[in-house]
Amino acid sequence: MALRHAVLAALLDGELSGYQLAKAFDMGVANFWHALPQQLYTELSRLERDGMVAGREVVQDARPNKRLFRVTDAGQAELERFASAAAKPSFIRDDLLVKVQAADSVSTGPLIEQLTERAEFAEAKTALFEALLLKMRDGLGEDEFLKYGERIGPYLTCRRGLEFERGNRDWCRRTAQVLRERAHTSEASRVRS
Amino acid sequence: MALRHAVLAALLDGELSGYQLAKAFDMGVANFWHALPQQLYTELSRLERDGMVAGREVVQDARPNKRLFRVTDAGQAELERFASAAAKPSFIRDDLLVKVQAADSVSTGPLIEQLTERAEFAEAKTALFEALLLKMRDGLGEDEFLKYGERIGPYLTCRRGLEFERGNRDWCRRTAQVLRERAHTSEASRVRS
DNA sequence: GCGTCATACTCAAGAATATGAATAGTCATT
DNA sequence: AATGACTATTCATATTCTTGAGTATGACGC
Repeated sequence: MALRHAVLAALLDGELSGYQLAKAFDMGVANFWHALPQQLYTELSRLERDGMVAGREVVQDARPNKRLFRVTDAGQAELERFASAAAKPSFIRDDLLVKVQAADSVSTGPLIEQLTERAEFAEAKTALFEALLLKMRDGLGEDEFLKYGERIGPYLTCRRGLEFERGNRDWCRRTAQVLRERAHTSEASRVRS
Repeated sequence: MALRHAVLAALLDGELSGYQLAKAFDMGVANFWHALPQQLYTELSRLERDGMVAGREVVQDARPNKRLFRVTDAGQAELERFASAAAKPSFIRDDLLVKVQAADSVSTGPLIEQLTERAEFAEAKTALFEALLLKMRDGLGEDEFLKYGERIGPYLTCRRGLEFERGNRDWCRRTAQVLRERAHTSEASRVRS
């Protein structure tokens, strides 16, 4: 029962279809909670069954029909309950960190490659988040927006996402650099030191 | 098959029992991969069955006996294979971020409390990681250690952990501050603006 | 007129992860 | 002398997440 609240929180921004929700989750923009489309459709069905979201069919002619969902009062109450309950500690799960942990006993070539790739990915996400923040505050200064804006939840979580991706980018670059330099320095000289 | 590699990577530091491994994972120090003791015991059994780790019984008199595990050649080969394969993108899963996403439509009191608590937790982890880094490089300067040190994997991942927790701490503090300031600014004045 | 991409969604099976409960001895505190 | 905390591990069950496949329509470029 955790994806549930992420979906509810995402739907606060307005009505969304399962498909749109899936895109938002894929971006990682909405909630910094990862989920595949199938999970979201399943969760939306469950939420509707439990009366926490309400869906309405929207007929489209140029595309397949879709169902837009909105949070009901019961859903809102559930969010309130969730927000007041103790939070579980967060955790990262990252293949790349596991690989770097083992860096001393595996070939560093592929590692450097993956770190470089990840750094680029993080850089792209950084740019995306920056643009998103700018768009959300819509001309206002950050301080002003945070004081008087009407919808700051997504803005605040996006700020965390931005810092996280900057951290990722920097760490990946530095780590790749360290591994590259050690590849130059020969094994022999390392042992001698 | 993902916890598997985290366990193998953690065991590179030396022989560990399931219990010790569980503590390392609980700290989040070892791999930045979250797992409960039960999962680790199960995974160790599987790894032993598959010949990737070898366990030996250690008889203790003041305590229950334990089994220490080390990585075998097959385990090492599996790690090598894993490190060369493409990494899945990382993701954070954080209740607190979901709650802040919904900040505009839930009571902010409990949120501020949880953010403050989390900031303190992150601060404590920051201090822990800093001490750990200092201990790992054992007197050497960072650059020197990273060039000539023999075991830099855990050091590099710890650096990421440190930056992550610093980011957490700062974001939690700033976010709590924003919510506190908005609590002062009345709802009425916000709507007027 | 063909392949490919984007929209929009569903179903099933399997792997991974989380939860809850037990066992059992030692040590320190109240 | 009872209570709780730490070491050390196991078993069973439940939930969640991932993987893979499948359906259908229309738009776009070549």
